Amino acid sequence: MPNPPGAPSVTPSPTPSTPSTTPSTGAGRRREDVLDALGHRIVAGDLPPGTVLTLEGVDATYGVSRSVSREAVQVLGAMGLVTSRRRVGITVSERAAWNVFDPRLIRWRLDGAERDAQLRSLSELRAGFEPAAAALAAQRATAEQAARMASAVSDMTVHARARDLDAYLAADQVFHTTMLAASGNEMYAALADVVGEVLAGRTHHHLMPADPNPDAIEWHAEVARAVRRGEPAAAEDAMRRIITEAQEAQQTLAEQAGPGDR
Amino acid sequence: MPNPPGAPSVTPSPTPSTPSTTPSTGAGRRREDVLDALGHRIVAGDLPPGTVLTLEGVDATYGVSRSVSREAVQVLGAMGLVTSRRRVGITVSERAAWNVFDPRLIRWRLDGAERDAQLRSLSELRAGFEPAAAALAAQRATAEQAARMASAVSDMTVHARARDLDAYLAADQVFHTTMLAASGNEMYAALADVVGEVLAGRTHHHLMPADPNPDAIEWHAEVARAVRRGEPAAAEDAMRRIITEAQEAQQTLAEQAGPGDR
DNA sequence: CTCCTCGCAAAGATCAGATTTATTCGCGTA
DNA sequence: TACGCGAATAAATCTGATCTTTGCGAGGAG
Repeated sequence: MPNPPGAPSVTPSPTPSTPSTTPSTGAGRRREDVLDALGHRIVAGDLPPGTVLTLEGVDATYGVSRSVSREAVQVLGAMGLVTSRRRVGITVSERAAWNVFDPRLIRWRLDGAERDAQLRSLSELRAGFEPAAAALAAQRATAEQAARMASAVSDMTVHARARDLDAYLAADQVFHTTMLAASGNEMYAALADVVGEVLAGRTHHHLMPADPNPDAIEWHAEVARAVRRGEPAAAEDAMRRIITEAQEAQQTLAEQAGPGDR
Repeated sequence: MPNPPGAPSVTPSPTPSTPSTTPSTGAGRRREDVLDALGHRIVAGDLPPGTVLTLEGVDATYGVSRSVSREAVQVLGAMGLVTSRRRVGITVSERAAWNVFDPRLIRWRLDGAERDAQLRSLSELRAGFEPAAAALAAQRATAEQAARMASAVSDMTVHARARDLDAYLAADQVFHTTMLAASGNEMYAALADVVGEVLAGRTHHHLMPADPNPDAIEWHAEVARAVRRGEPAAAEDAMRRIITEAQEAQQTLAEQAGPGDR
């Protein structure tokens, strides 16, 4: 009986629950909206691990059909944020099960209260792998990549002199992104966004001196030179110095700003 | 030719491509099946970047309903493997857009022809971050974690003496997994599976001497000691030696096995 | 002949309802 | 107390319809 005889399908309420919260979206973005909303809530701890939802609850909450909530939950499942079982519902997973390298998850955490903790994690991660990536880049960079790195250093010098921190940041990001791409390892290359976030976070949190340390710029230049000449050890050393300097400068400024800064 | 025009939905073959791999499951795994199948095909290059599919084609190919294929495509999209646009269809993305840290993607690549390349990538990655993780572990490991690492080293010694490579591998994995967890950084911890795969790949590819190098074991012990005593520099150095040794042993054995080994 | 606008159609996005299937939980029986 | 058995529940799947974009071509203006 796929055809209900007497019921003429009145289409009760076309816009039931989206009176004010959907002003600008308006387009076919429902799934993305639900996904973002659920992701943010889980990451923020609003839905702590162990919380159980039901699909019915989700689509009631967000006023969407089951297809939409289902697909959103599906993606959350793929990121390890939830698991769903029959007769139980959708359970928020322990943090250990999360795919912490998923760019979307990283963005959610950077958006929320976890921002500082996430930046610390990313920063530590970067400290670990970037020297190694520099060494690889020195062995594998193309001439174009080496040139682009040198050019980025040049930009950094100019913008530092002008005290234009935003432009400096942009050049810095180009430098690191190019270096990671030049490493020839797709996985290092994929971490470019991570490094970009760390650099951006440092600048926007004012954990960066108004006058960028000339030594730091010189070390960037050293990395670029080492990459061009194909000297892995030199590139790795200089990159390590860059990171050490960044950590120390950051710590100094954090202490100056206030010990109880949180 | 993903578009057979004249063939409507006749429900062609109930066992299209997974006749043997789903013997016990047999239930509620259609989406996972389609996802795996598509993922493998994309990763294997059977569906190269730029290929355009349609949802209709997908569910016709795998004999499932739109919901299922839709959700599978959704997850693929979340991993960056495909993008879908109206009026166009589902386009396989360039490799640069892939989330190469997604465990599922890593598994697909390890399953296919990319296995060696993927192992090389992972190996380089590991070489980069594991010394840094060891240094962090030396600062943050709990007594239990340090003890577990020491215990794993002890197991490694025993199994090496017995020339039981599988048991040796298991102990090795416990050692590294514990160390990464002890680093206190969730992102390093999340890479435990990656390291596990690298170690397993080395063993199963016979890139590991039948008699594990006693020096390597001693360096593991050194890491464990340094972690227990809280000596980051010592832990980092020893870990770096472990990795260097592994790379050299691997290269030596690969050359012995055959220079043209691919 | 070129360029721009408008409309059609293709394909995903969303919705709504039904059906299937696997679990869990409670209850009755041995 | 233990062991099944059945009912209820919630996800998984299927189905068919409708909505919304958007690529592309037809047709008109310059």
